Amino acid sequence: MTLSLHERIRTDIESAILSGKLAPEERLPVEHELMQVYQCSRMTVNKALSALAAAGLIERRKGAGSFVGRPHAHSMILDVPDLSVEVAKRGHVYGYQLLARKLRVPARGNAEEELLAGGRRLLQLDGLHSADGAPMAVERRLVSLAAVPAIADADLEREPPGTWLLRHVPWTEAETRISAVSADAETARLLKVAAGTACLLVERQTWRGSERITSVRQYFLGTAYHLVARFGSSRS
Amino acid sequence: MTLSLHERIRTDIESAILSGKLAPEERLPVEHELMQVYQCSRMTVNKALSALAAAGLIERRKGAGSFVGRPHAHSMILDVPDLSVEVAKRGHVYGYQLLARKLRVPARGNAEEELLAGGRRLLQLDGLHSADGAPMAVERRLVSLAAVPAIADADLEREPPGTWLLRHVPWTEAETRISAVSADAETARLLKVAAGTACLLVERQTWRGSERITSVRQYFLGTAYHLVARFGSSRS
DNA sequence: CACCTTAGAATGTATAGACATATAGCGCAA
DNA sequence: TTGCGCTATATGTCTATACATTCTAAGGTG
Repeated sequence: MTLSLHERIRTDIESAILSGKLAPEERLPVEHELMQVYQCSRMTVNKALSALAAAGLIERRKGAGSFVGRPHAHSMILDVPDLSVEVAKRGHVYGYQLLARKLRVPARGNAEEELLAGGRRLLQLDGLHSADGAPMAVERRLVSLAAVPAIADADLEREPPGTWLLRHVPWTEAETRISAVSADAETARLLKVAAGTACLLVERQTWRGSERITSVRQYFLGTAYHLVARFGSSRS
Repeated sequence: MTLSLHERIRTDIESAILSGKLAPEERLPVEHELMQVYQCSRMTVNKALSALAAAGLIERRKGAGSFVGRPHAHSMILDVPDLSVEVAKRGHVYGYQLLARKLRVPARGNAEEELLAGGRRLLQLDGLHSADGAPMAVERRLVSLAAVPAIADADLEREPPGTWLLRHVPWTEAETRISAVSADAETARLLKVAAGTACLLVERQTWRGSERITSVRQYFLGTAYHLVARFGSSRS
């Protein structure tokens, strides 16, 4: 595979940074020097450096120069698969069961719920994900009726609300917190395991612009589920 | 904030996709049409579309056109901070203690260890990360001496091997598995918690090209640590 | 010596054109 | 009708240039 020139410049600098030959905060050669080195036009050098900046590897300051980024705060790509797809891919039969559906006002003093509600009501949806009939994850979701009025009429008995939302509601931003907790009595009962069993807790909030759409807490059986994140060129 | 022209083109198309106005697999206007619409040169349009392609929002095929990407195979950006930096940022004092250092051959029949060793020996490094003296994570790391001979002479008593590796060894690819487990007796003892306490298990493997460099298993106290992943424009 | 002005340096954005290369569809021939 | 080759199309890469914007440092002034 012959790399194009701007790709070659990009990877040269990239490996110099990753190998430590270029230390964090260190200044890179300026564009005109790289033009000399690679015998090319400034736009080509610029394309390579802009790509590195977009990837967060370097920081460019107008008038000042280009600098290697802060300590390798290497960010990776986290795949967040749709549960039903993921389960099917492993050859199991996916199931979803809606446990509770409540239309309610935000809890008093719960700032997060009040922000999500935006002065109106919330739809609370509790459900259970399973693979081949075995419980796999408990999910507690809150949806803002202010942002998604249509969900009040949606049929959520068979389709998980996450899938319904993905298909019907555009969103622009999301944040996921991943941690580990011991299952409380209620969660353990639903997952049919002993209380205190380790669960992977995934908490996600979703926005469209500055408007909050939904927040969800998912408790995964630690032994049945894991997340994978990648860095690098090997893309599936 | 006045956007530059290529940024405006980029965000226009981005929001058309996110809002569903442009459906997945749908074909985008070709570059010459966008030149007409925005009254600009092809390079400007190209810059906008290339950025969208790099972000995975669209797919471009030479000779065929540009197409909206597959259904959001929702990938998010996972921040993988250096532990010492993360702890310091929260105002605690970070500590690292090397518990064991063994030079050994890969376990017979353990394919992963044999791949990592590459016919030579492995360096096993067990350590404990702490914040303000309180145990926070146990780490078991294997380093390939074939890939990183220099680590045999490194002083790893005070500096975590992860930090040392980041500073001295170039790597190009990494994969992280995140799951939840109950602490076994040994891990619980080191973390000074009851056996069975929920821990966040982070397993990471690192490559340079096709050569394996290191693999590590970190058991984090569930209550003391979490990971955050983001999708969207809000960049820190 | 402290402060301000200014010139140069470096990146940001954009243009117009050129050639390369992969794709898809059309028309022709078997 | 089927299959093949050609061509128009669309993106990929690169050049050379121009002007805008922002930062740094040098030098002059009080």
